Formats: sequence, structure tokens, C-alpha cells
Amino acid sequence: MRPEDLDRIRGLPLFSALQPECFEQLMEPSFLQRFPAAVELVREGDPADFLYVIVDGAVELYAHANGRESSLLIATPVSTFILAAVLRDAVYLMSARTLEASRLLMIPAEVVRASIASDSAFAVAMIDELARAFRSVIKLAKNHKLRTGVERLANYLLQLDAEKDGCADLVLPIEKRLLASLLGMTPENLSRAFATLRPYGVQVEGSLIRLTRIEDLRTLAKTTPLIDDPRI
Amino acid sequence: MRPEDLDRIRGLPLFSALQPECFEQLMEPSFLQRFPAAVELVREGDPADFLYVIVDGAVELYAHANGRESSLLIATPVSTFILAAVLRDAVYLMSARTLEASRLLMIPAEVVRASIASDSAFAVAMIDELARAFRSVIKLAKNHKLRTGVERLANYLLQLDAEKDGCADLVLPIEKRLLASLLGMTPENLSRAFATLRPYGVQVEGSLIRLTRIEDLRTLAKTTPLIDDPRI
DNA sequence: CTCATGTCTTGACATTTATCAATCGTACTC
DNA sequence: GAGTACGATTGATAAATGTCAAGACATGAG
Repeated sequence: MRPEDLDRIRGLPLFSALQPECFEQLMEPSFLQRFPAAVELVREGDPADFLYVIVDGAVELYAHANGRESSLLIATPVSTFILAAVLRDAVYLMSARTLEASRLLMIPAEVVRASIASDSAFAVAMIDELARAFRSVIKLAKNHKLRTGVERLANYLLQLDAEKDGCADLVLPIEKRLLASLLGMTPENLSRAFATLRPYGVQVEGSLIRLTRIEDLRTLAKTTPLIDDPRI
Repeated sequence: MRPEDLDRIRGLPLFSALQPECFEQLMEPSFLQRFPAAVELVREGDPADFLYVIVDGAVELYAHANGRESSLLIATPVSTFILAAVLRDAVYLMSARTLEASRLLMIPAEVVRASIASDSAFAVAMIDELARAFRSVIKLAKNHKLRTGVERLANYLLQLDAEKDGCADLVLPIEKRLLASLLGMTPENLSRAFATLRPYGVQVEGSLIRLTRIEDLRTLAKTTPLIDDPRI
């Protein structure tokens, strides 16, 4: 593993408080693995063998039921995923696949559990990480139970806009097909939702999007920090 | 506080591993409070001052947005709620109200955070509790994204059936209005969903329900442990 | 270049869900 | 007992979303 990668992993809130020897103990049996795009990393229902840390690339977490499939969230560097299954020594509730070529650190599950028992700073950091993850899923559930598809799209666009740096156009970071699944609708419906937002200053050209009337869009979206602010 | 109540609280997985002096330290500044039905205990957006443990009664956790309201889950004895907000020292993401006369233990938030720092057994138990809570919300999200309203109702009824003891009829533990909100539909729609399930052996009479063709219902519901098994 | 593939879009239609309104029934108050 | 309030149900209608089909467009392989 390259030193700069180690530093990036170390920079995660989850790992930054670890004792050096404890971090070493966690990394020693772990390995950094390179995957091409569209590889299924874990399948829901399988026992949780590894904690994954995404160092480069992007990973989609999704689930199946009734012959349907739905994306729940996208994991981007640097963060972990499927933490809860590892901690409870349970089966995965979600499947995961790479969206692009990615590098992932794989930490054996039993090592994670052992480290929690031996390093209380790690345990405290883990509590914070889990609480954060819990709250983000609650926000996900609120987003879906309290908003229509068009409203979810409007808020997604406003969120993208808030994250971007300059005043340039927005670029969708994922395919529309995937965005539709994340937002809980069909691709056809997403197209129509974009059309519905046109009177609110949403101009779409492929994956390029320009918001010309942010305030109008915000009025429609009814953004609230209790769903949309990732910091709280 | 009555000794038997202390024992019940102590019996929670979250507290059972605590050092006796640590448990004492947690209980000393806490108080057991009696509330009538329909009292708003916490309001989303307020800072998290207390961790609540429900000793008797029932509490509804719900949220607002866009002028809509939706119930997310029901907390029953003996369990905690709004744990994550307390741990992160953040605002509540959900509101809470009593569904019936209830007795709640209120533990000051800073005491919970201090106990985590001082008692590593508590921290480990907390990790398990948070991971469990996280997974149950993921199941909630899957339930809503991957199933129709009728399917969610069918699975709810099958879950009730699995929990009940004898072979007697089912009794809905909550009002239909509330059940509708939990399942993410209007009360009118719930009535129609019950009607849709009639050909699958679901006989409704007020809050009494008889399932005469469980296997047919199960076929429709497509129950899967990855959404419906509360133990995993 | 040409073909093949897959995504995106649009239209027509079906299904699901919500909304509005009216009614019934029950429980509670006075 | 009469009146009131509220939950539950039903019908009519509207809105939202999904399904099927067709075509436009881009991309990469040969």
C-alpha cells in the first residue's frame, strides 16, 4: 500500500483517533484490492467477512426484493461501507458493486471487532460513525416518505449545486438510470420529472444541468436541514 | 424509582454489561417521568437533551416536511429512542409523542456521553445497539422502496401473526390511522388495501383480524428475512 | 465506417395512490 | 338520551407513478 493511501485512510474520523499500534494491527491483515467497474463486491444475505474502505472510485449499495432492485446509496472516497453487518457479525442487508474502477481496502471483520474490544478510542470513534450513519438513513427514509418524486429530484439538484465550487454548470456524477433508482422512480419518470422542473429554471442537456432560478426551485423543493443537511 | 423498574432497565442489552458503579452514575441524575397519552415529548429540530428509555407505554416517532406528517416507527418497552441524536450532540431528526399513558426514564445527554468515555463495556454495548438500530432503519427503507402498499400491509400482518402466541385472532395494536402512516399510505388507502387482501384470507372486523390462508398471503407478501426478520 | 449496444426520451396507456366528500358507527360528554 | 367528536369506510375523481413500445442519440467494437 502506498504511504499516501495509508494517510488518507488514517484521515478518516473512524481511524484518526486510533493508537498507532492499533492502526497497525488493523492494517496488517488487510489488503488494498483493485476492482474494475461493475464488479459485485458483496451480495445481500452473505455473511459479512470484510469491512470495506473505499480509497478510490465509487460503489453502489443496492437491494433486491420481489424481483425489483433499488439503489439505496452511493459510497465515495474516503468512507467505509457495510459497517453495521461487520459489527454484528451478521449477513449483509445490501449488495455492493463498483460503479467505476475502484481501489478498496478490505479489513477482515474479526479484526475490526477485536480492535473495538481492545482500543476504547476506536470504540468511541465507531459510535460516532454509526450514529452519523444512522442519522443519514433516517434522513433517507424521511426523504422518501414525505416527498414526491419531483421534490426529491429538486432537492437532489440543490444539494449538488451546494456542493459544487464555482458558478459553472452542474454535472450529474452518475447515470440518470442510477439516479432514478436512488430517487425511487423509473428512468422514464425521471425524464418527466426533469420536464416538470423546466418551469423552475432547470435546463438539462445530457448530464449537464443549469439552474437559472434557484429561488423558485427552492420554493418547490421545500429543502429542510432536517433532511438535506449532511452535516447534522 | 421502583426496584423492579431498575431491574427492567438494567435488563436492556445496552445496560446489562455496565459496571455497577457506572450504572449507578447513569441513573443518579436521571428521572422516571409519567406522561399521559398524546404528549409531545421531543420535537424535531430541538437539541437532544435527554436519552429516553421507555419503561411502560408506547411512543410514536414521526417527522414533518412539506406540510405532511409521517410516522416512522413505534417504540415499545423496554427500549431507548433518539439515541443517535444524543450521541452526536445534535438536534433530533424525529419528533416523539406518547400513544398512551407511559412511564419514561430520562437520562441527561451529557451523562450518556460521559459514560461512554469512561466505561468501555458501555461503549461496546452502545456499538451493538447502534448497529442494530442502523440495520432496522435500512430494512425500513428497503420495505418502502421495494414494496407496494398492499405488500407492506401483508408483511405487517404476517409479522404480527408471527409474534402472537396462540392461534387466536390478531388484534391490531395501534389505530388504523396510525398504521396507515407507518406503512406510508393514507387511511383511505389502507381500507382499500385490506379489501385487496380479502381474497387472500384476510378477514377484518374492527381491530380484530383473522388470517385464514396464511400461505396465500405469504405468496403475495414475498416475505424475506433481509427485510422482515427483526433478529438479523 | 458500420454495426451493435445501451441509455435516454417521448407517447400512449394502465395501475397505484391521493384527495375530496359523504356516511356510518362508536365512544364520550353533557 | 341527545348531541358531539372522531375514526373508519366507501365512492367519485384527480394526481402520481409504472409499464410497454418506439425512436433518438451516443459510444465502442470490429
